[in-house]
Amino acid sequence: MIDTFLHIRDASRPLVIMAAVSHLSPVLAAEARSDPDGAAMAGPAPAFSPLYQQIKQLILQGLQRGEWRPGEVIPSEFELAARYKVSQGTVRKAVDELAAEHLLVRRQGRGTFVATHAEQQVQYRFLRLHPDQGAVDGEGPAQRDFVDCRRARASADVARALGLRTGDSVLQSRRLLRFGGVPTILEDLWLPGGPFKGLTAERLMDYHGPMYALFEAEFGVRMVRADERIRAVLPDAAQARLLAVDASTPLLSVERIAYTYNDVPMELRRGLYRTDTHHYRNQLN
Amino acid sequence: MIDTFLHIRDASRPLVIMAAVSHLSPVLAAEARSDPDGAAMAGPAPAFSPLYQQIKQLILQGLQRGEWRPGEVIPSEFELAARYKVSQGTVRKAVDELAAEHLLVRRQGRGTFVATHAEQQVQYRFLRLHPDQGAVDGEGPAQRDFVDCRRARASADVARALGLRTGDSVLQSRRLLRFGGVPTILEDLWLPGGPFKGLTAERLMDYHGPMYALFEAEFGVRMVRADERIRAVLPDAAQARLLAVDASTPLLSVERIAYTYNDVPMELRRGLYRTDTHHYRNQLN
DNA sequence: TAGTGGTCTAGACCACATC
DNA sequence: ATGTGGTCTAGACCACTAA
Repeated sequence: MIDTFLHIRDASRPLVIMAAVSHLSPVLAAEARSDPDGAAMAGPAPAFSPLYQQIKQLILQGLQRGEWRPGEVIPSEFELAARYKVSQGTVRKAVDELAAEHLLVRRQGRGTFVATHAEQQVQYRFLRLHPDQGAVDGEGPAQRDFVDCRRARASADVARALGLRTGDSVLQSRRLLRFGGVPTILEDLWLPGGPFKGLTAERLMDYHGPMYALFEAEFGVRMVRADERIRAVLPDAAQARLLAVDASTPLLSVERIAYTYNDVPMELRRGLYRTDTHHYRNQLN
Repeated sequence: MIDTFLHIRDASRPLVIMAAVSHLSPVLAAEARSDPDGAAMAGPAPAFSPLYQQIKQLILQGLQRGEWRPGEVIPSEFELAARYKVSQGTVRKAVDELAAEHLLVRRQGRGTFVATHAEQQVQYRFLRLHPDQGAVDGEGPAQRDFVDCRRARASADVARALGLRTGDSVLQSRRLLRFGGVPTILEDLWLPGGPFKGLTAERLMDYHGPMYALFEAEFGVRMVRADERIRAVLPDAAQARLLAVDASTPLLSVERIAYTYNDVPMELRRGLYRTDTHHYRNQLN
């Protein structure tokens, strides 16, 4: 009968009121203000946001700061609730959204983990090309050959895509992917020199395994989402030769910009896909 | 001080226990069993599911039965909670998921509505083709010309895509979309004859406005999601002429199967997109 | 003013994983 | 045995909408 009195209004009321007030004047403003470059700078700013959204931002900042690295557990919901002075249910809602965006992964009984590209079953996170027949998912490992890989200066369009200035240092490479021995994807890739300082052409060519896993482990760069623009094109002579197709064979041109936290572009890819034996699959909702 | 005692354990305990038990033996089994063709037939069946998932299925059945039509309000969360004998919070979670899948739309202060293709700002729900330059979203209305429209018999591949048998009746049409006068999309379309009984070629050609809105209003068929397979191809002579391009111009081939509730295919489209002035845009998460 | 969805809290119990 | 996330309930208050 005693724990009944944990429910008395006199005890719980103050918290409720505080939460209600914070709806208009965030109680977390102090901690939130430690954000160096406010992402909310653009526009007149909402000036307020639900508590759970503020918590979400705080967790996001922890991820950006590297407080919890990819693959690690983050504190339990109760710990986070205590840290941010909110209820566990509010933390839950914040974590729910981050999990829906694939930034966190919940595992019942174990905890909540920072999403990672390593230690994952899927080799190519953003690749939407599927074989027309055969295996439901994938078709065994691809064979990967680097055609070219070097440091270079960003051209105007590459610089614009990566948010750099023309002439800034970039790492540039071209590689060919074979599925079952058949050359299927020819891909040009550009990485900004700054965030990937220290990454050499040799390191990239010697590395085997998911490229995004390398980026996470060595440079703390996690790709969060990507935009693709798709066209039908004809290959030039070099492209046709590498893909072993006729110059009159239509190919899928896929330009991808991958972003890390806060919509910062971190990678530009221009792929040419053969679609005689494969197709690009997309789900619309 | 009196309402404090609304919290006493003796009063709330029975309900909590019932909810816990229902986790393993659904209290809603009776009503749920009215489902004629169980969608859970495939596999050994989970045999149980969280309460809110059961509620979600019941609401889904209401949508399929047409108990609430597209554009209408569904009962408030409290009404649904009373009907299904669960708390409002549980109904909320069920509705949350249905809203995330775009089957329902919540509007604060007004209610929860059945999603609809009509009365919407977006003309083409599933179209991912964007102009390279110009307007951020769209470029004014498209001009639509029917090249062909008639009843026909399903070929083997069309039948397979629509879950029919070869030779079954289908409505088949070909139309051309122009943006700013420039022919850009050539689209072949097949609809199953059964669900669209009574739909004539004339009716379809005379109708102006979103096609999916017509399907909802006249046939109660709501498209819920779609799968697309994309390739790069060359047009045949007829296609090239209609799109006013050379026969050596690579084009995007987009095959779309659109589904209604319960993953039942309801439409097959084969589109040819010009990508010299437009591109197919995709967001990856 | 009444009713709706939106947010926040609090606590109970379950399923699962680990020790 | 302990701790984690998952489910469910209950109630308070806010923001918005319409009558």
